[in-house]
Amino acid sequence: MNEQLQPLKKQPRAGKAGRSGTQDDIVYAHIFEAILEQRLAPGTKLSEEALGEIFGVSRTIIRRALSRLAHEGVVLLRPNRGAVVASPSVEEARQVFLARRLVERAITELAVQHASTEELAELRQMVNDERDSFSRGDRGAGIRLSGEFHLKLAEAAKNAPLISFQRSLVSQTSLIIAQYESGNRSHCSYDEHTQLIDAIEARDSALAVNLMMHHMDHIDSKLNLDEESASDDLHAVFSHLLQTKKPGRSSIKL
Amino acid sequence: MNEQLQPLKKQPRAGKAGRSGTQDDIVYAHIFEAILEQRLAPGTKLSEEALGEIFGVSRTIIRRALSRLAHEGVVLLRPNRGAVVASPSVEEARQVFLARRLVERAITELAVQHASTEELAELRQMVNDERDSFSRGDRGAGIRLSGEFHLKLAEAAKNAPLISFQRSLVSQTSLIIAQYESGNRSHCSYDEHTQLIDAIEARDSALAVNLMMHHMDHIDSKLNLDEESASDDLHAVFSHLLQTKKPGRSSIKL
DNA sequence: ACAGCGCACATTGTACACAACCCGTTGCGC
DNA sequence: GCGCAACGGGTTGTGTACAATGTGCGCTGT
Repeated sequence: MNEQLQPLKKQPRAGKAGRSGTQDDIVYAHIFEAILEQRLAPGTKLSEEALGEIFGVSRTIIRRALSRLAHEGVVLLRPNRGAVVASPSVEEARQVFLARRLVERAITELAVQHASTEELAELRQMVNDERDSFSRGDRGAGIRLSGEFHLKLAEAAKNAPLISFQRSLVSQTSLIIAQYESGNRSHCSYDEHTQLIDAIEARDSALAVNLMMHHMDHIDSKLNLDEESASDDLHAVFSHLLQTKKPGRSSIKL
Repeated sequence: MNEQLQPLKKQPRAGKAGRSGTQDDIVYAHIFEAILEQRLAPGTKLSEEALGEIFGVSRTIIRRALSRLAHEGVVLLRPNRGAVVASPSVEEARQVFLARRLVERAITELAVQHASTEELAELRQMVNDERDSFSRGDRGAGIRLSGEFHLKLAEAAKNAPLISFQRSLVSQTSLIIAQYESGNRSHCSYDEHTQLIDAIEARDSALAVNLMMHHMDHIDSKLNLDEESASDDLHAVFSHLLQTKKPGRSSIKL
């Protein structure tokens, strides 16, 4: 019960997600991965002390990592009440998807203009990895890699603010997929990713944007955002029982 | 030299920027304002200890505030070297403006759909404040209020991710304006803001978007982003001397 | 005199200790 | 029996001490 990774002090990279940054980057990346791969369920409490013990660092580091995660929207930071894995509501999911459509359209157009040959090759490699993960049955890694594909695309668009925003949107999208996906197995279909790369390489902006928009359609057609599937938001679960008054504490009509 | 604000412990709001949050919100807001109103020049070093002494809090709080500011792009956090006020390069400025066009278009369309009567009234009030500031000659406050107008518009669009992104973009835009503005006095012309509100209130999406795009044109037509006015980015200043190789350390050709 | 090295100071990074706060429980009073 | 209030455990918020890193100055040797 008291297990702990090796102190990861100067260890160049720990596991897979190791970046070449300082400790909080490592902690950040690990928690991030764990959430996106659904090893941490939405609503799970993220105790600072427990995490600190697990990673062998002090609460200071954990706190910074949680703060970054909160900025990206995958963690909810409740004052004096601790951090929990975010569980986006249906409405929040819709907002994220709306914003993503917007950003993906722009990124696609820019990528058509600016993507280099090396970047296109990297993108193809990522699609391969993604396909491997899914065929290996590693759903979590698949979701993550699919997200990283879209992030790499944003980098090819060569616009720093958009990259940063896209990182946040992709994170939240992955969380939403993990939470709301209906049983359907073909997730972020990698075929569409491949076609998209082809269109970008051919510098066909109209086609690329079209493909991307259809891709977006497919993604949220796979989600059941209409009926809430076992939400842990009590207000949402029992909303049909509540009187729809505006402010104040809502009360059940018996 | 050792002056210090009163400890601002439970003081409901300190000065003008006081939010109803905990201490770091206050510190954050003060530094934020100081930067946007150009009381802190780009490149200025932000020593943690000095700021802590000024605000009467420990470095912990300052550190969090700086972290937030760094996330929004108005502060640059160099590992082990401290924080400085960001000084966006011309290229960075262009990227911010590109992203903003994108976001403002979307926000305008959404605001046309969702803006409530109260919000429109608030927006009009903000334009009034802005006009007052400029007529009073308070350029800094004018820039800030103009930014807050665009932020309020984002809130009327009712999309959380867009609001957050817009906050970051507006901050950086204000910094860019403060840095690159050519002497021209009519800044974010409030007339255009008023017309924009009228169009939104009339629910005329096409007109509103048109006005917003022209507004964006006016903003960066007031900047001289072509000639770098004494940039302190050495790489930019000496770029014509550098060999344009991709990776590795660039070296001068003598 | 100038280049190179090394030390000392200043500043940031991290850990830890104490204080404040929230929540669940227990006990009392009605 | 029920509601309310005080208490206690546990978790987070903040301040501070120490360690690590970067920077600048002075020293020395050529």
